[in-house]
Amino acid sequence: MVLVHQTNEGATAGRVVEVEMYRGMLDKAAHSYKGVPTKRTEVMFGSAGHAYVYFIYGMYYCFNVVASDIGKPEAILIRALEPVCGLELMAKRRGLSTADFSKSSQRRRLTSGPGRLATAMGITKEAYGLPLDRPPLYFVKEDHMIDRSVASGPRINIGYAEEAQYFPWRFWLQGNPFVT
DNA sequence: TGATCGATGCTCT
DNA sequence: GAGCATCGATCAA
Repeated sequence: MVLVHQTNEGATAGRVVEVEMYRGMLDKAAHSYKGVPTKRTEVMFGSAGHAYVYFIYGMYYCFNVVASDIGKPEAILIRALEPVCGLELMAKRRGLSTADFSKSSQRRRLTSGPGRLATAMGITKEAYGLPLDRPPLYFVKEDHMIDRSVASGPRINIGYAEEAQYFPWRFWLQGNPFVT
C-alpha cells in the first residue's frame, strides 16, 4: 500500500516497505498489553483502520494503524516508506538538502525509520484517531501488483518485553533499500 | 561500518 | 521519577 498525506504545505506519499505488529494483550511489547485503555492508547481499543500516533523520546512521533476488532487493541507500526511523491517537501520537513537525491543513500534518510517517516509525512498528534481510508491521510493500493518477497524477524528496541522480544513480528520487503 | 551516547518531554506508576 | 516501538553526532577502526 501507499500512504498519502495531504496538507496545506502540499502532498507527500510513500510505499510501505517495513512494519511491525503489536498484538495487544498477547504481547508484552505492546503499549496496550495491560488491556486497559489510557488517554494515549484508547484509539487502539476502537475499530480498525484508524491512526494511532504517539510521541516518543521527547522528539519524535510514531505512526501506527489500528488493526483488529473493537476491544482487541492491536496495531501495526509503520517503520519505513519508500518515497513516492513530494520528496522536496519531505526533505524540507526533515531539514535535508535535495541536492544529492540521485543517490539512494541520501533518499533513505527521508523515510527510513518510524520517527523519520512521521516527520517527512507531516504526521503529528493531530492525526491521532483519523480514519485512514479518506483524505487527508489515507492508504491507496499500488497501481500494479508486483510480486514481492516478504521477510520477517524480531522487532526493534523492545528488549524490555521478555519472551515477546523474540517474536518474529517485524516484516519487510526483501531487498528493498529503504528498509531500516 | 559500527558502537556509544546525549537530546528531550510525554506517559504511566 | 523512571523509562521510552528514535535519531544524529561523534569517535574508533
